[in-house]
Amino acid sequence: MDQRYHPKEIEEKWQNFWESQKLFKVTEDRNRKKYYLLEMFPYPSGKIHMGHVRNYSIGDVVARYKKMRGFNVLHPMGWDAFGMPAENAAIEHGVHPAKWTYENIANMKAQLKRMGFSYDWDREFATCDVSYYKWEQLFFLRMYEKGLAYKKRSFVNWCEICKTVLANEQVMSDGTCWRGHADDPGVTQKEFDQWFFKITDYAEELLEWCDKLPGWPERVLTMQRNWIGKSVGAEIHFPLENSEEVIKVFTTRQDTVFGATFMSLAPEHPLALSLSKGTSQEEAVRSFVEKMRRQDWRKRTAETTEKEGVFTGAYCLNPMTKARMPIFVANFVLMEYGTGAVMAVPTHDQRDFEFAKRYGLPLIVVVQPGDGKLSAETMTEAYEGEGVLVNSGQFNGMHSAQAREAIAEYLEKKGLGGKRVSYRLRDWGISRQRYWGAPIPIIYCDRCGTVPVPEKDLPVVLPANVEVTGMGESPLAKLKEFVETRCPKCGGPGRRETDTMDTFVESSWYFDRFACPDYDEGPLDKKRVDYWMPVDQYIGGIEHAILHLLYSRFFTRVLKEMGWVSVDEPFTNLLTQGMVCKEVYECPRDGYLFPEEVEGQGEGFRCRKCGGQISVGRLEKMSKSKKNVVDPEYLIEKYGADTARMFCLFASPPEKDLDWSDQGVEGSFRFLNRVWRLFSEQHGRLKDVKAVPFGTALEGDQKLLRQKTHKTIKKVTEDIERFHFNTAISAIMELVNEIYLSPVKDQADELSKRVMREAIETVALLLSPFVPHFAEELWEALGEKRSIIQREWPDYDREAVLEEEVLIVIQVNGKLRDRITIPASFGENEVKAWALKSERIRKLTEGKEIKRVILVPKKLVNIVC
RNA sequence: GCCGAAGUGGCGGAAUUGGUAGACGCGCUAGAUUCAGGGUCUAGUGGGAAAUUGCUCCCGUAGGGGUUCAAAUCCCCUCUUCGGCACCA
Repeated sequence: MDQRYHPKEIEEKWQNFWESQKLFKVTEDRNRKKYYLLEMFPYPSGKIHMGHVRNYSIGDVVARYKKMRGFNVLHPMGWDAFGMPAENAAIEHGVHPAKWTYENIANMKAQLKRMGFSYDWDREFATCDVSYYKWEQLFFLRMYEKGLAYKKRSFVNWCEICKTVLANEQVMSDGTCWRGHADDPGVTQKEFDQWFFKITDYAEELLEWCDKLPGWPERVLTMQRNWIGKSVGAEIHFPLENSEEVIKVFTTRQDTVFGATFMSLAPEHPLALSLSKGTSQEEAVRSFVEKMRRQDWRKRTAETTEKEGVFTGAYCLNPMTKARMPIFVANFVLMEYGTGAVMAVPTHDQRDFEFAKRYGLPLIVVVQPGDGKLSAETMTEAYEGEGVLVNSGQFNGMHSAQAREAIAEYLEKKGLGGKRVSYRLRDWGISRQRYWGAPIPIIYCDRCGTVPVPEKDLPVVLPANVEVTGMGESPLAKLKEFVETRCPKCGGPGRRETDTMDTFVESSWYFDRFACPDYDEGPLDKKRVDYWMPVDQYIGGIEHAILHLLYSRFFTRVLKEMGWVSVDEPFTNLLTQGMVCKEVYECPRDGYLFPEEVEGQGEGFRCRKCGGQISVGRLEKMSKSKKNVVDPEYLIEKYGADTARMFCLFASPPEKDLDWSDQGVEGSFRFLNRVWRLFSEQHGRLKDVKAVPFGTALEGDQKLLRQKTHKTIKKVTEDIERFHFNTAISAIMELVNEIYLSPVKDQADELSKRVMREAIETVALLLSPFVPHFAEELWEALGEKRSIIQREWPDYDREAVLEEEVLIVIQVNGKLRDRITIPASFGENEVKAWALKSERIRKLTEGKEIKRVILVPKKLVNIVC
């Protein structure tokens, strides 16, 4: 063993060893308990970042620990390889997306290997592999058959300069395109034919199962429940005047229906134009609808935007009061929610109130709050609370809640509507007018319409010979040999769908595919998938709390119905790790600065470019644009992968944000060096020594050291189980500190050496999930032949951790007054007697009546007087 | 506005069930390592008062109130920060 710790050499050595021995390769072993540990796979951007290092270090601790505990651990890694950055690289540098992607993968894979993660690399795949996405096309076809994939015209974000659809995330908060054009006119809404997945069919189920995921963080479940947004209410039919037709509305406040004095339609509502047709309002409505359509969506839907609208010229009737209600088109009504039409009750809805005031529409109070009397003439805002119904016919006197039930029942009975549930969740639009994605397997034929590609013709391979410019339509649409095809039904000329699928589709089932990545008779080998699924522990960033995690839950349900998988939920336990943050320096003139561009210290930071004063950097998530990233490559180079892993795990608990600290990294490195020195001093004399066996009777320092050793095993085991890696590491540090101070370290007798051997061996074993290369090297230095990962996790000796003496805290009236050390075997009365005998306590209680003595076994005595 | 999470030394954080607040690390201080620097080892380190030395006391977990023998932990109110949703009918 070298005198000094050289991380680079040993890390390379053990990485090669693990790889050559295939130590992390797993197969289905029905005699062993499986454990599926998964971290969210990365997008191959080219380099790993600290977020990856943290995420995968956390996962690796659990994977290695579970393996040592005897589980058959599946710990795979792959690549979320379709997506826009590849196309941007093509636009900017003229590299083909495929080339760019696969080169990045090779680079990042090498980096991950240098981190020493315990992946079964034989299961690796990239989602842009035809052998992967062809099965996704099969899923699409099966979903199409069941009506779960459908095409619909809808409004989407449109950038006039790029001539392409943008995802919501690609629209900046000021309503412009993310590419940042000069004179950007702003993103508008454009009607488009788009493919959708019918996730709304599963809204209720997805919501219900939120209560059956005890292994998920509550805040993620809350966000999902929020996103699904269930509302219980009623549908009410408002007959149109002089017509058989009705306008259907959804409301959660059917108790206020007697107060509905007008009707509001979304500008996109089909009745908006048709009702006004031929009336004097036709032109006004048309121009209003046009204006709304052109308007920036964000601005239109902001709460602060003033309510405005236009009369359609038509009326409907309140089904309860038969009152004549003018029908308006209003900017604040959303076509996507409910029915796209809202019954307006200005007295009990603030939006309707504002609208009514602006256009002089009537107000009728129908709910009276408990205290004062509301009056339509004097009210200055809507009363949205509950109360007792008035002006509501046979429902007068009922309380709101009661009235909602009664009115819903009444509507049902009269065929005017009834109880309904509405969700905020919308269907998942998966069409992307992009090249670098999985083609949607559909052919359009003038004669047969929309025709799915027959399964035997799959895959629809993404053609390689395209030119990606970023302008105009999807590059696929310009590729004749791709677009032009034969109709599978009639054999006539057909055109291929040129949209590709949203990349979230790939990440919705990759975890299933990891169970059988080589299977080529179908998407999933059920036997293997059933063995491994569900994922026992999933680890990733909170930013996927809704999107990826909700889509995956939806996809799992679909795949279950199709018989591909057997589980209801894909992820039993979820850990959402915090972000990696570092301080940012921002100069008022030169923007964000790299730390090298800042001089001075403390309050006196100055910009090197302009000399301007810089406010002390606040902590923000590491990002290139904020110039506060730390490159893992640099860390590995300077300190080694083990130090990088150690720091990420020690600096804060996994679910909290991690504040970067160069000194903290130094500290972790220092600790490893300290352990190294201990081993290099001890390993020679302890090499052929066997650890003391369980149950050995010891005295004095030997006993104390052994006790600490076993207490540490217990603590570290419990801490890893509950993911408190920072405290697990601190417990190991304590053990190391104790070893340094223990006289046993320098004693030459056989028993001392055996106690020492056990202590030191334990340090290596407990460290192994955290700093695996380092631990392997220590292990080898102790003369062990097998890899440390093949050794079972240590168990603690129940007798060794037993305390013979315990420290009892003595309180008087709840205040700490004395401490005594007494034999642990003392009974309740003995402990109390000793506590009262204490000199200090006697002084304090002198002349007072002792009212009560409370005893907490092995902890404290509280004397009340 | 609604929902959720959090607030503990100079800093990151610990305290698993209400029972010694501040483990461990960083930083800082002192001593040792027969120069300095670095490294290492040892000790100290919440604030304040007291102190002819260790057997002293008070305050202290964002702030205020409460429950309890006992509160960082439970309850109520207020403040701050972060996150999600937000004209959703």
